[in-house]
Amino acid sequence: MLHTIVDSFLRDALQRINAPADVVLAFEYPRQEGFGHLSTTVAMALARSLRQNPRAIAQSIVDALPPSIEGVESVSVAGAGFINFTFTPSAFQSVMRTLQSRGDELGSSTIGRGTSVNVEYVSANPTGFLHAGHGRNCAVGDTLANLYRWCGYDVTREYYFNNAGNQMNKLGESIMVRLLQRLGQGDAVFPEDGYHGEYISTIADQIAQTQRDVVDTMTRDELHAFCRKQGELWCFDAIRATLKTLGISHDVFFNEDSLYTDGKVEATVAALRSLGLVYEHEGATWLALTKLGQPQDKVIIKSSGEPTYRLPDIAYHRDKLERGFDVIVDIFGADHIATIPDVLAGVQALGFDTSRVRVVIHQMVTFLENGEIVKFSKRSGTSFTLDDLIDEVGADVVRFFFVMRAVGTHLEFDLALAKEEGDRNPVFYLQYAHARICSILRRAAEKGLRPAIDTNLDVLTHRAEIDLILALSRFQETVERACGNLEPHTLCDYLRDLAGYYHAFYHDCRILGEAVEVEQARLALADLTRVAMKNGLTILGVSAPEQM
RNA sequence: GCGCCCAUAGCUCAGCUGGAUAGAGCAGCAGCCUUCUAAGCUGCGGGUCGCAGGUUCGAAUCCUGCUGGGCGCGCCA
Repeated sequence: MLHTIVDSFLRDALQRINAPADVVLAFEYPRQEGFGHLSTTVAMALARSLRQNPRAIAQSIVDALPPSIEGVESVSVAGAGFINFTFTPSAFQSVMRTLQSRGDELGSSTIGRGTSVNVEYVSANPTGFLHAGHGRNCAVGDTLANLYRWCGYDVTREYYFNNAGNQMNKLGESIMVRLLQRLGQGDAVFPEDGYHGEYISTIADQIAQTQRDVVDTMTRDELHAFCRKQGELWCFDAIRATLKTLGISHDVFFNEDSLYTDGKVEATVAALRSLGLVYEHEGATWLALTKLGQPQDKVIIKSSGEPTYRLPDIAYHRDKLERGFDVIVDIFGADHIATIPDVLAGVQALGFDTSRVRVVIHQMVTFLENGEIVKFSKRSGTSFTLDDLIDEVGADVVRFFFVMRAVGTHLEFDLALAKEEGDRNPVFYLQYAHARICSILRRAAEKGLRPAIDTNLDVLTHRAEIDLILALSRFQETVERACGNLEPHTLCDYLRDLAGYYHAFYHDCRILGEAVEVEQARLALADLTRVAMKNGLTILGVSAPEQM
């Protein structure tokens, strides 16, 4: 945004000093005070190819610039060869004018226009409740999907599940045994590694109460299938309800089973076989991954005839690519890390460009309650569900805490901090900034004042005003970068900074009761900040309260 | 044994794809409300960027090797 003021002048200057045409004109925002508002490292980047001292190059670039550029207060060479620009207040005022013209779309981008993307996340099988640890996948996936949408991509949110596997059979069996016990037919033995949660009995009770007569006519096999189906429906209802609380809803629920009924699994095996990548060994069917540069071959169809997860996963990715998505994003926990290379190798062997597939692997989560690690496990009675977590800390905090750290690092979720409704909690810091702005706007409205986009901005010259406008000007590029790099946490950091600049502005620059021009201009700036905060929080799936 | 991830202030973490004196928040200390929300602002202290080499004008960032922690390595998903 700011760089557009000097961009073309710099390019001309580079041409004048005979710099290679392909040099990247990179900008950065100096953190340190005294280094201006914007700087470029292009002189350092040229040092090698020009075989010159970077400082000397920087000076010759500066010398090749026009003596004065509109909006630029000063240009200087500093450090190892930085070229630093300081802009005039009027440059910031015109930046603000541009930002205002974006209206409610502030922060959105068109870089993804015409590109379709499929984001697959959550994807837990319907065998029970989502547990607290699932929260990271939910929040990261949904925030990324939001980021893609804000960048103009055509986004499909997809949930991949399997209602026909081993685990589902155990779920059905667990429910069936509980049901038979209810009905006084207690001869059935509860499966060794069955599901022990209370919900199993709940589902069984429900069946006993409402479907008793149907159940009585069934064979054991029929009953098992019936219980499995009832369990699936019940669990999916529970999962959907949890997701809804977090503001998450998927466009497509893709059933792995459909890959079999549509013949897509078989077709995938055939295609791999025709490439000479499939062979039989000890009754099983193997995929020759070593021919694809992988460390070892893997079984894709067990000697029992059942495929392993690898095969449908390859068929699934092939299907997604064939559905025409330009970009496929998979959100996985670190425990799935080993499967990805196999799937990608298989898909690539089938002739697809795997650079279209982008995999986000997030590390595991540890929950801390006053310094102690909270243990939870899925099948024992001590399970800590995502619903429990939401009940304890609220949906906003859940969404924010799960995305506020880089996905590649282990996440420590401090429950005590999350529960605090005070200044230690980063979520409230952001929401408070938004609520504070809304409060001023309400007061202004009582006086008949409204933020206007055509108001005179000349009076905005205070340091705190300039800093705030500069921060606002970085909103869109922050969204683009968070999306492009698949790093949603950078948006959290940005909003923290933005809120900080607003609070400083609020502290230093009184709005209501000042001279009319000042009042109007500052009100417009506050309102612009409100839109940015609101949009940023919306992308994160966090509410932006107007009052706190 | 092998693969991937991580290691930065007392604690939790950023660090914009290699740049300036490595930054926030929290915790600690000291200030700021007769005026728009003090859930806020300002200031201070706090560092061998795990260790050892290498690459170059320049490394927390890239390469190699260690150390320590996490997740995986199945005819489970």
